[in-house]
Amino acid sequence: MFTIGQLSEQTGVKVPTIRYYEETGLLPAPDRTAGNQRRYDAAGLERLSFIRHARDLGFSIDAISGLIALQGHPDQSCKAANDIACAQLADARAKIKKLKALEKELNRIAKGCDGQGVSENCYVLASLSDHALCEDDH
Amino acid sequence: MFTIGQLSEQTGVKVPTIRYYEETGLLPAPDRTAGNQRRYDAAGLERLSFIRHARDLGFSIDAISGLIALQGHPDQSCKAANDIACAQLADARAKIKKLKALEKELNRIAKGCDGQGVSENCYVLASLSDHALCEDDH
DNA sequence: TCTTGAACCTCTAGTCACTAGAGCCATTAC
DNA sequence: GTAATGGCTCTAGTGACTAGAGGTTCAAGA
Repeated sequence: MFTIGQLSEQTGVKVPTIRYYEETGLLPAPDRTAGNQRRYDAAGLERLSFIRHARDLGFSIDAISGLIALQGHPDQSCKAANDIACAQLADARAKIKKLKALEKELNRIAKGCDGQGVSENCYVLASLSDHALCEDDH
Repeated sequence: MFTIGQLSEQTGVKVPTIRYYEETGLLPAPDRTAGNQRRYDAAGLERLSFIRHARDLGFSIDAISGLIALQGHPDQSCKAANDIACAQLADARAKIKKLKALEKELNRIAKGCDGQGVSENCYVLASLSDHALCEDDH
């Protein structure tokens, strides 16, 4: 049995966050001691590790709830779980695409970020004032 | 003079968001009609366009406040504005890096996202349960 | 001039995924 | 027994908006 602090240490999820997950129903409420403190077992640890991992991969709490619900239904879970993961992948790709466009734009606007000298004329404020100076749409 | 709706249409910023920007001090409070409705001039339009553009590039409200404060001080503004933009660039690059790692991981976990058939064994839930199956740290 | 309907106003509360703090209680080691 | 550490609940705050209620103003047509 683990205390909430031990669970936190093992999973890397902060203590208030664990309580928050319980409050939202993502993590089942564990047993309590006579003194009302939470005590977790291996199943709790596994569940939290799952959540942690999925959050790291950018899944929303909602999506994780969906995945957890699927774990009890091995018959239909594969396709549904895959759909959720695919949606997540598409989301990540869209974000990368957008960020790359922004990186390009910022790289053009900001000078001297890589240790070179700063240019004489101040381009940053002018660029931000006038969208027409941009190379890409965004 | 523009109504808040016209300003919204011209800049692409939603009406409640414009009011929110005013509330937080990012956008100066404009004149009002006798009936208490906001009326904006060209300066207001320009300021909001600046904000919109900077938000599009991922600048935080705080950073934008900083940039706006600099616009009145052409002497020292260039270096400071550049610093803010460089920080933003570094931030964008860090996000891209992280997202690419996630993309790789998701691509490995999720199968058949690109229209191919779904694999027989359900890998998604297993992968999310067991971090040890991951190729990269994250 | 009157009426209608769209657009405007303020205010409160909700979103997401936590995070911070106050004030109190339980456990554990010495 | 006592002190340190860690746990408990509850409320409120974060950022950048978004939604909704309930009321007012404006501009155009009859």
